[in-house]
Amino acid sequence: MDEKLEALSENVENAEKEAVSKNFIEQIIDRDIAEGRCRQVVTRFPPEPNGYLHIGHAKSILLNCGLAKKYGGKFNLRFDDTNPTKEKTEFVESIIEDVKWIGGDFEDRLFFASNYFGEMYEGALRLIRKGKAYVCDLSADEIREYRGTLTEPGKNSPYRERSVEENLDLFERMKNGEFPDGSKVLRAKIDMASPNINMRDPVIYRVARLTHHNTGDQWCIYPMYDYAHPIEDAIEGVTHSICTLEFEDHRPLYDWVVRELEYENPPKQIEFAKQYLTNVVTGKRYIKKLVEQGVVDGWDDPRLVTISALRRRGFTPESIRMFMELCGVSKANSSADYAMLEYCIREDLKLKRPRIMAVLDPVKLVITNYPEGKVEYLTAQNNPENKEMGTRLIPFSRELYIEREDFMIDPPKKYFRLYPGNEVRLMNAYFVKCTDYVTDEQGNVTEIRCTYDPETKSDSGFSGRKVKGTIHWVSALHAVQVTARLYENLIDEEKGVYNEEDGSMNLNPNSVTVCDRCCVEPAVQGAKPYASFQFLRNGFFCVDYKDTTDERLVFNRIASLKSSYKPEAK
RNA sequence: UGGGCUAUCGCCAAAUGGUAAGGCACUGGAUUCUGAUUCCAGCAGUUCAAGGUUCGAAUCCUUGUAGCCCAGCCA
Repeated sequence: MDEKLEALSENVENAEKEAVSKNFIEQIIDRDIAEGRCRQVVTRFPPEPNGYLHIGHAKSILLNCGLAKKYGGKFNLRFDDTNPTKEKTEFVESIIEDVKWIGGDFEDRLFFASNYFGEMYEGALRLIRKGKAYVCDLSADEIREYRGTLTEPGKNSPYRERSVEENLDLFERMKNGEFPDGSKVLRAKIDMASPNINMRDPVIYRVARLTHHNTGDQWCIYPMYDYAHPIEDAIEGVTHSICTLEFEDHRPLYDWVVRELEYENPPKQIEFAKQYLTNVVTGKRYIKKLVEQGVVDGWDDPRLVTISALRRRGFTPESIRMFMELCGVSKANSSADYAMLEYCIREDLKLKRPRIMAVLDPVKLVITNYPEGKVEYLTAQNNPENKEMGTRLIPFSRELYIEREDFMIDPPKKYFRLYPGNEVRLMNAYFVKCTDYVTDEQGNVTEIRCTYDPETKSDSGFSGRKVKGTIHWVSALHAVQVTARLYENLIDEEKGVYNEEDGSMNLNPNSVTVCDRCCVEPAVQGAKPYASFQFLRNGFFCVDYKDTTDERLVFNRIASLKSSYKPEAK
């Protein structure tokens, strides 16, 4: 009794601790709420539509969305599309799809920074009138020279002291297209001697005649990120603008813009460390190279960690959310083991997916004392750990396929599977004892012969003797032929992702193994793209949407099952 | 060599001056019709280092060390 009470109070304590253990961003928000700086939390995910989202973006989406949910606030999806050179509508579509899939619920709040160009232009005018911005005629090269270096201060631009009137006139003419691309910029007038290079009169508007995916040819001047972003946040009433660590140095400029433009309830920028995964390629340039070289079959190749690739491989949004939850949020650069992600997907699929038998590398097994031509339908649980998933019937007959690995002529110690003279259980069926085997001229096993014991039928209550091994099988006559691909890391884990000498990638030449003779029990028939299963003893597999045809199912292995079996020397 | 940031187990990560949570990985062992799952046990004599303050330091101070980011009219 005392023990129980103790355990109970311990549980309560733990629950409390868990509730108290908040990440550093939640602690900041708590303080902002307690001190009255914030009424309702508003966050946003602000991608530039210039590529596909990957697992790192998933962290940001889930963090922002999760925070809004936790505090009863709002979460926006906003495209940060202020630089038309790199942006495409194609990407806005794929990003929306990925954000929704991963569970980033922005409801009806889909925004575009480009819709705020007018307000940004007005803001620039205000800055000019306040004497806080000026038009500069220096070339890009000259601006760089004037900027100074990390250790030396910069010099003032000769155009820095232009009058408000002249600046107003020039800026309007920039907008009207009177000056060629790159000939003039608008700069914030801050401090050319600042130790923070971002504060050395940063460029806030450039002239560029580009067709924008959203605004077309309406504008020929475009605002820069540092100027635009705080305005976007302020317009949307974002309270906590969460970004990655490399923007820490930009925060003073973010605050400067918000202050000079006199926004009430100014948004606050908070930086966190990116989510890295060990030995995984996330760089756009590198993925592009892999696609171009044909190493992978697209941005959604199952070995990649773009969101579309994870989806194709068979990861679920739940598993990715669990992974992010497990990783936590901090300001320390770190890199999570892929094993953690695998743990999450196994955990998620364990009780949710049917467990069926599939033989990846088949070898024939003949039951010599089983009548020829007889077919028996055996009952199996679809998921023994989740009875609600019901049962199915599996055909059993004289000729079966079993896994080549599950038979050895001359096995080492502690090999529990089939070998001459040994008896094992055929899962969901009978005990079977190896009596003989046939090999070809090269010595490869082509057929295994066994006898079965009808008394040992599964669920018959037989307890006469025990057997060490249980193996899976498929009736030869009824087998569905499919293709299964087994993946290893794309990267050679010994060497790490990048080759330091030439910047190339250290690829693992065996990152994919194709089993094209894979035999599965009839239950797979009719499986649709993205459907997934546990193939007993082999792992979780998902129907590939790209390569599956009406004639043939193609499966990708999502993750293997853990195994403590180590083949040992005799 | 200017500025900003970070450092707690193999990998993540808590701890907010009160005596190092948790998860992944790993290692035993039990149960098992999946060598899976589940269960149980183990896994930081000390928090980058060295000094100091304190009854008490991962937390405060001092001095170092290491790593990451910044010199786009990219985001």
